Amino acid sequence: MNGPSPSARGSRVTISEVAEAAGVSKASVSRYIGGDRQLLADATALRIGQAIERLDYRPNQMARGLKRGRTRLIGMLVADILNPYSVAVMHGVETACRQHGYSLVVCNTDRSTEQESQHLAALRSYNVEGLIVNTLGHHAGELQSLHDELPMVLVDRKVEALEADLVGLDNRDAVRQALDHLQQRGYRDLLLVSEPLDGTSSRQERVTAFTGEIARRPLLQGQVLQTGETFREALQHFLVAPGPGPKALFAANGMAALAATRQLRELGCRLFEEIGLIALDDLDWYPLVGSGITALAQPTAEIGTTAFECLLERLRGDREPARHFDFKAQLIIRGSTHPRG
Amino acid sequence: MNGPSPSARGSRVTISEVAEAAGVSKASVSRYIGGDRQLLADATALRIGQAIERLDYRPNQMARGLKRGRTRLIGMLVADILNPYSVAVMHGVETACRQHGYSLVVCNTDRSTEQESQHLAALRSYNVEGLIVNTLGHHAGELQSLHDELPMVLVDRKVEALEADLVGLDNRDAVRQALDHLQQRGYRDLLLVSEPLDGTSSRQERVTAFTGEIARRPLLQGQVLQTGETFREALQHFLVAPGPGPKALFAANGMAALAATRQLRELGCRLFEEIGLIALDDLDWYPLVGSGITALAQPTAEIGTTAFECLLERLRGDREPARHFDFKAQLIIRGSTHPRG
DNA sequence: CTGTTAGCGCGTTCAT
DNA sequence: ATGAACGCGCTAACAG
Repeated sequence: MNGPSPSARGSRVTISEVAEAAGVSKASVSRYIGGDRQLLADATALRIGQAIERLDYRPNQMARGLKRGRTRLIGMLVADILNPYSVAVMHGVETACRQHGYSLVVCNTDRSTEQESQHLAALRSYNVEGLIVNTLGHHAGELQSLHDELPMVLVDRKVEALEADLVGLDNRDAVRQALDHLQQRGYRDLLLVSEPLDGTSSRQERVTAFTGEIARRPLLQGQVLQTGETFREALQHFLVAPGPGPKALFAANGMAALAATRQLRELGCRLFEEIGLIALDDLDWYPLVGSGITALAQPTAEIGTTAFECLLERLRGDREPARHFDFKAQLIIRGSTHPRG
Repeated sequence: MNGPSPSARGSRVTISEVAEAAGVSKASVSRYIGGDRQLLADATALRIGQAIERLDYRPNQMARGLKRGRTRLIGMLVADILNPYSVAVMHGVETACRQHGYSLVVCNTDRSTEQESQHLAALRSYNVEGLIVNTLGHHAGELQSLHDELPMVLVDRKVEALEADLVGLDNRDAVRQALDHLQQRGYRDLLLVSEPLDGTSSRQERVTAFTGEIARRPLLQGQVLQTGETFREALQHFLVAPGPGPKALFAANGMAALAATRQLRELGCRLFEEIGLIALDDLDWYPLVGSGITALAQPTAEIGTTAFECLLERLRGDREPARHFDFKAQLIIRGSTHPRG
């Protein structure tokens, strides 16, 4: 049946045992697993291969990394793993990682500054080869010092004073698409709903683009609201206040869409007859709410893949100045922005 | 020749440099960072501490792991990272990990047998100390051989012929709660909607418990449907067929709830006036759909935490026979099961 | 209390 | 084409 019952608890097969079993030196085995198989005589290569098979030998990545400086490990710092956007991007990253032989260490900071710091220390201690960061980056100092040691790419959020590659959404374009659509559908009185403006660059960019566009469009009137304590009453105020025409909400991301829809329901609105809604991100439940929520989908898988590939190029020696990848959002029309006016 | 200019690209501060800077031997520094600080003279400890601070030294976990056999790394195998349940559990696991100084390597198999195998190999090569598995486990062999080497705990799903700790839901109890509630609310004609029965133990258990309970309750009639190709028309058939009384759907998990609700909408049902719905898992959008979806919430955070702590005990030498942790679901009543009949 | 020595598992010169 | 020897960064055993 099985060969020499391999790997008792704790003791795993090492390169030396393989070498001995194959009657060669460790160096030859090392060459075999390192891809220099062409430098070996066919006969020896064969014997090594068989020995590896028989002993079920698996090279110890830690030891390899120690010597070569390559751990094949990528770290990812996520601000909020319960945010579907983050998970979707992470999914893309993970897939790309695996396809290239890398593994992913995911660290969730839960929006906590302290945890971010703790995780950064851990990632560094594990010699991750590169870092994908989707965080507020309140530890600009630590991040910067880490960026001196290894490649880093930011996802969705810039980090102040950190000159790194960035993969995210073309927020300006997304906001324009949203306003174009709302305007064309006859909405006139708009409310942008955002999560708290805590410095997250993408949130800020969306708000800035929104107010900028509103100022540029005489037909439209717009204001900005943040979710949180006072959100409910501010929203109610918006709903009853007189305005230039039909009202609509613009949720700046999936979490805001959730909060906004919840409040609308609790305030007794019929979704979405009295008020329109368009939301950034496209979550799987959007079609199910009321007449369906119109969305601006982010290409999350592509964002994740791009982030990893960007990192990969840096790992391969690319020293160009920091690049930005701005993906376009895709409008998906549902019932929440039915024609008005 | 040059002073230890800290951390140039690629070269990190090592224990030797610290030792030299502090004027002591590597061993002393090792003792310092290893927690044997009490064995050091106050004076030397102080100097070492200062040198570490000044050079910004971080011990290399890979090297430590290589020597001590402890990597402080936990691996987690997830079947579908886009499933909110998995992410929620993972969140719990990650939190527990961090609190105990471990880091988490997450591997998503995307329900692919091949990827599962690939990831297992990777995890092993990184010397993870333990494994948390939430997969179909079609590679029972590889899993078994890995389990011989390191502790392992299953989450939500059993793996055939694998004697390991299991943390999950009391499916029998959950189904009973659901049927009690539906029955009490006047529903009589029930349809369990499950993702395809591909061997996932929790799915099978819910189905078995359902049919068992139905057989035991003369008032109720029930059948089982799997999502997929034929789901839509089978559902329609159920909706129009004559039955013993008011009809209700029982979604066996969040994904099934999504599929079921979607189809109900597309079939033109008014949610949830003509038909009731109760769903296992409690997703954040349940309150927003129709009159709100009644849920049986799983304590996902607790499940994740328990899984890790279970692993931790094994790591600390616990050799007891495999244990099972069955958590109870919690009923959260919303509009989708308003009183009928 | 502290330094010296000897590896952990592996990759990489050098030789041959 | 292959092997011997050394070292990666660190801990552990044994001196002193």
